[in-house]
Amino acid sequence: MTSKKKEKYAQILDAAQKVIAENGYHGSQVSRIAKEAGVADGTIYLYFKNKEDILISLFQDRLGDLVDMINASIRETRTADEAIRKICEIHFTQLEQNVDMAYVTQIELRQSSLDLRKAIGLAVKPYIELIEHILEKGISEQTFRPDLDVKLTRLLLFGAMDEVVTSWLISGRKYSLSGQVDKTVDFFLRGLK
Amino acid sequence: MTSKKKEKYAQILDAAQKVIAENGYHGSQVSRIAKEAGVADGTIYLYFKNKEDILISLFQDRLGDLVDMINASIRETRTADEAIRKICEIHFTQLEQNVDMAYVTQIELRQSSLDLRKAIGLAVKPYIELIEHILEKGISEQTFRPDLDVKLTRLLLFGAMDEVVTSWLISGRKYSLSGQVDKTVDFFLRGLK
Amino acid sequence: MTSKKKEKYAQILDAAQKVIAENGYHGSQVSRIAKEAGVADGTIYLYFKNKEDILISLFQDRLGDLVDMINASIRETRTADEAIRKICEIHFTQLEQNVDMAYVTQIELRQSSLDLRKAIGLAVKPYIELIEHILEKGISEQTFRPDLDVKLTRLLLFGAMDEVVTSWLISGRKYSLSGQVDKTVDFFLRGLK
Amino acid sequence: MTSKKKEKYAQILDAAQKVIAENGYHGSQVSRIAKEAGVADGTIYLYFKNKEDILISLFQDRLGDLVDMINASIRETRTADEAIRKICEIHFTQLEQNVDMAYVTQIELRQSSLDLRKAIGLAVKPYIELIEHILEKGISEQTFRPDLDVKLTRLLLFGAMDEVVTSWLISGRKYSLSGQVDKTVDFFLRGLK
DNA sequence: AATGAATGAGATTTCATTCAT
DNA sequence: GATGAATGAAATCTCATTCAT
Repeated sequence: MTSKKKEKYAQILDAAQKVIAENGYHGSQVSRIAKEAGVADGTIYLYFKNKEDILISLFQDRLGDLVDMINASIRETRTADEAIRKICEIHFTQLEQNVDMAYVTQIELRQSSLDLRKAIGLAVKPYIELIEHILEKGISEQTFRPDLDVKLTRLLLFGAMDEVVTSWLISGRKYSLSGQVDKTVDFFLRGLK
Repeated sequence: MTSKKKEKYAQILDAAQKVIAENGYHGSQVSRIAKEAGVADGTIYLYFKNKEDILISLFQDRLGDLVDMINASIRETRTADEAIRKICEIHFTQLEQNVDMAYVTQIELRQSSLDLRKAIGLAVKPYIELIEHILEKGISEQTFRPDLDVKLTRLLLFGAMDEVVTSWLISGRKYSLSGQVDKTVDFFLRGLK
Repeated sequence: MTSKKKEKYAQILDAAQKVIAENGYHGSQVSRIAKEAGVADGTIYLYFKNKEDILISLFQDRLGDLVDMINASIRETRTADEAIRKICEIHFTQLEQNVDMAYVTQIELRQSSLDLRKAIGLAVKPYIELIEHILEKGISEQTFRPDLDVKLTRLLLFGAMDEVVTSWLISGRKYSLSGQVDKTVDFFLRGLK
Repeated sequence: MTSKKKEKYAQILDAAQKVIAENGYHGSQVSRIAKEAGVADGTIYLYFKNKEDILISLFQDRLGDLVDMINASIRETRTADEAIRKICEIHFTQLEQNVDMAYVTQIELRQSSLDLRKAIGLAVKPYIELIEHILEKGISEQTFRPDLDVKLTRLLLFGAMDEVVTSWLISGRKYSLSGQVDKTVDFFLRGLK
């Protein structure tokens, strides 16, 4: 992709996120996204295979950014404890700072067809594996219990954080999401040791 | 509702669960549910307000059974530790024994419209509150940490268990779900203390 | 099909023929046909699988009527000569008397997708075989040449008649189609002897 | 048109024939033809007014070649009988030797819009008139019946040959098309005398 | 109470054609 | 002369719900 192409690609994804955040998943027609992006309906199909492809790409792109950010941040940590804290901190902080993105990825995109949800599941995998990696590190460093089942525990951590974010959104964001980091991490670390 | 009414009501819910389990959320037309239930399309609307009402009722009914079962079981426990274990045990065991129900409530019904998801959220609330109740009991009995944030922690527990079940289903149920109880409860109890 | 069903079925086919005759193949949207038939768009799909199914059914129905009529008429003939004459006579007369039908089956329906044209080809087969049957009869009665290739000749007859009808329609029906019967049959019978 | 222009013009027509033969009428987008011809989409419009113009030109070009060939060949014949034979012989032989062209002109191009079919009708006219010319010659030479209706008969001959070719293609070319010449001409000549 | 035939709104996607470069 | 990215109109079909019987 040339830089010009990339620009329009990103432009359409941004438009999709905005439209979905404003109108909900079922109120987000391709024509609406096209209008918001300032392109013709047909142009969408020069950049995406179909509507589903827009949504998958949107999820992958946003989650990819999150994972990149976490990865970068983790490199600067020394201990697995710190890494776990970083993960939760960035997870909660980023979604708190990007409410549109949070709303779209946590709520709207989940009410999609099974195929789309499977694709979303695949996009989540690298994140889950990132958590697993930290768990293994913690075990080998003897920070975490040696009897931890990393495959199970990664799900416990991800599921717990995911539910907290969703609940925060549904409640109407009446409290600080990043304010939950300490207590959440505290719970996690106790469970890991 | 007369007993005869109740019967047909349950009959339609059972049909809905079967049809959704077999054909997925989007392949589950009202007419198909009617056919499976052995009634005419129009009859459905004598028992339910609309399609959404069937699905909400289905979710409420199934989850209600689960909560009832947990409540009954908890009454026989002495400590909060035991209660937490019972919750996870029944949660995992019941869904493992009712794959259709698990599949429908964990996977299919979640790809529904926002309104429906909100209603489902409401149906989950009693369960979440049940967990909260146990947590409070544990704190007052000085089994759990006094600094626990029960509102947050109930989400952590529910989200973690929920993710484990979903992941087990998506993976193709290649391992025992009830086999995860010990490790999951272990993780929880450490976090709670 | 009950009689009531049959009625609406025929009603839709009649509407389809009228709409196609008036607006051409590409101007004949399902919604237009539904409107002309006085039913809702969706009702069409209670009687036909899809749009193509309407068109195939229309062709089959009309051609079926023609073949039925010819079959009935042939039973009253003694010789193969007479039968050939009857075929041509009914073919030309019927299409002359039902210009809408002629226009739709000769011109409009032929500009359809390959699948539809294949289905139309199948519908024509009984007619072609009817001609073949007469040819065989003529040969066995020693009215026609014994060296006739019936598989080839049936095509020659059908193709010739078909072209005459199409040409008559495209010319704007400036002359009598039934007026071509004698000369056409004359040509055929000489070729057959 | 300069020679260079002519070249690209022919190049696009060849590409069109190939693409239609391979993908069918409805699978033949302008962009596909452009790609096959090795030019940009826009370039097509420097040589043809629109898509229809390509198809009409294609049909005219191919049929023109056939008529030219027949005309040249007829000049070498003495009698109208011989000429009729030549017409049928070249018609069948050429299409048998150029299956792509046969397929495109007999099957694919006929499922086109009415305007296109009318233009195709015009392209066929010189061929029909060529047949008419031979018929008149035969009558004036007293080889053919003086009571022949040449306007009608030319249609009978063309329609008959056309149907034979189409049927041969649809049947999957399981027999020799040129092998039908003798029997076809035999039928024609008897009818003409 | 039960039926089931009829309704009708609503959105994705394709592709011929244009025009700035 | 050549390019190819962008345009935007247009139609099938599904399915929740109703209501006359």
